Amino acid sequence: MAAWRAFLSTSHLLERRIEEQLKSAAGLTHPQYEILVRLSEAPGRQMRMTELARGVIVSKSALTYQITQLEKAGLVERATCPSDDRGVLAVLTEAGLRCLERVAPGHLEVVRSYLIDRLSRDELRTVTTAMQKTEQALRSS
Amino acid sequence: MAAWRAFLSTSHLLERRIEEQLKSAAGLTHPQYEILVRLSEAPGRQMRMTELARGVIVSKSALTYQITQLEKAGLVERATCPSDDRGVLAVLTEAGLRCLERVAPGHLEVVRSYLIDRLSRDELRTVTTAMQKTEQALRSS
DNA sequence: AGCGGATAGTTCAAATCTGAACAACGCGTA
DNA sequence: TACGCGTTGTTCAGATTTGAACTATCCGCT
Repeated sequence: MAAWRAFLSTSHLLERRIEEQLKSAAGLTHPQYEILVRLSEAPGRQMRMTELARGVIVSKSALTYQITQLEKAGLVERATCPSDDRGVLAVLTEAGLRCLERVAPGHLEVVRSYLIDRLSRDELRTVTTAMQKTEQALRSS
Repeated sequence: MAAWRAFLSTSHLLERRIEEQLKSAAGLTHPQYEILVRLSEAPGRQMRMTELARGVIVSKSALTYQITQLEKAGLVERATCPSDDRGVLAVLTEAGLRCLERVAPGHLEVVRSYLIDRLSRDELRTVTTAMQKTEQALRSS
């Protein structure tokens, strides 16, 4: 249970730090940043809403809301899906890409300085596989 | 970065599971459950608001709100702090304690089945110390 | 005693999240 | 082709969170 306690506290504390850093650096929330990252890595810099929601792990309605916000900010656009008339594609704009490239270094710096750099190579490897295992278990059910 | 990605996903997925389990089992949210746990472990089953907020890692205003909710449910009571007239003590009631004892097993089962039991003894040990290190780093700044 | 800067909790407005309800579309089968 | 069911994304109401502003209190120093 000590593992769980520490895990829980760490995730909440880190979330706070990240939120604070992103907000002050770019006026972005953490979910918004994650959306930009996912889109930037997707082929064509675009993704279906549902797939994106699964990726960042928020409800469909939360994603609808956030995409609308990002659209207002000009970082993302909606496009109709050619293969499925029900579908909506979230597309990263040029401005969105530039925004991400501008913000990413500061964000990664926070993650590294608090999480990554504190751990030895062995610890990091073990933690990674452990987290991947539990993620897998949680996703498949 | 793989570590971070997996860590982030795991924490969000687990959070969802836990929220769902607690809500259906007792109508509690995860923050509310954590509040009950902290109080149950505190001497006199009571804690100052600020200390409690630091423990569960939420803002003071969020704690004020949640304590009010728990008070309505009869699980917690507010008491004036004898040593500091500004202070407020959150006190776990008998009903709160019984509620916690009723809900805890189901909650722990979720945490165990997804997080703890998937890891070897060595992995668990490493993850624990790693999380404790990062928690420490995050708290002291 | 009395001032002045910290601290404790609460209140408030704004933002965000979730689940349920809904409308529109896709797809297999008769 | 038409029915039925699953999927997609949005809308909506309600709950929760946060930070800022505020009130009340404490404490060290003069």
